[in-house]
Amino acid sequence: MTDTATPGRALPHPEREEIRLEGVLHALSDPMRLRIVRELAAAEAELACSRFDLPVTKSTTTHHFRVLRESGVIRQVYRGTAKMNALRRDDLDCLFPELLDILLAAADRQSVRLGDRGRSTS
Amino acid sequence: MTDTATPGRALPHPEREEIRLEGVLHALSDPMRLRIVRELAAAEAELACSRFDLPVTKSTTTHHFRVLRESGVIRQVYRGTAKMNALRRDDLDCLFPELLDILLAAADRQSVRLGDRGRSTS
DNA sequence: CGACTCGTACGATAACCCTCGTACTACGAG
DNA sequence: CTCGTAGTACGAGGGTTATCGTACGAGTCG
Repeated sequence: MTDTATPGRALPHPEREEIRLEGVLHALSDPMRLRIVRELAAAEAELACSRFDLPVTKSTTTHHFRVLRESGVIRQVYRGTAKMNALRRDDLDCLFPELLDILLAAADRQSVRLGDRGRSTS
Repeated sequence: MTDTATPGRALPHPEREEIRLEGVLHALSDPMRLRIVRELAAAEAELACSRFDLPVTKSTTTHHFRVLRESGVIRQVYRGTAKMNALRRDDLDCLFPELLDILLAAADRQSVRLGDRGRSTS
């Protein structure tokens, strides 16, 4: 089925049943990771790590993406030399209905409230 | 207004506008603190610290309650020798509509899913 | 007053987390 | 094959956190 992913370089993801609320909350409690998730949600598509312009080094970026993946928030897959990232909306919505949307709305709201110029209403 | 609180022993709380989403998520990402908040929500009333039967020492309990207070999740006030704890529902609902309820529902759901015997449906 | 309960303060310890830099691997283009 | 780009691995530094134990303070009750 249109397998453009590179085989033999699979990344470990938690199964849906293994995703823990505490882990998700911890993952989202870091400003950098919350920002990543918000951009991902706004894009409504897969994004390569390199598409994010974060104020940290590549190493740190890798670290944050791994935390998000290991907590079950995003799914990562290699596509050529790029690593594509997507929110695990289906899994999260199934486990914790509405949580993701409410969380994103809360983050948007806070951005507006704090005059967070740049990425408030996208 | 029926001031039963002990004066001269006020505790520092963040103002509503100072509450940060990241801080709230971080506070709730600890199992012990999530448990406290769930019990508090289920009680729908103020509860003294001593009403919680947590598997940690008193020192650690004090620590967790302080984290919850400083992140803006709960409000604490002295009443005689007891310290009463209440969720800051009004503030949280105002800042992040529905978030608290969805979060509590997610926690309940996970408890049921994991067969968390003891305090699932109260 | 004296004893008791509730909670705090402080210090210690071990674990964790965010960040970085450097060296490295994997893939694609020429 | 060589080079460039995307991302990883590893290790270290510096800060924060969760936990404890012991000693202490603040009220309440007898």
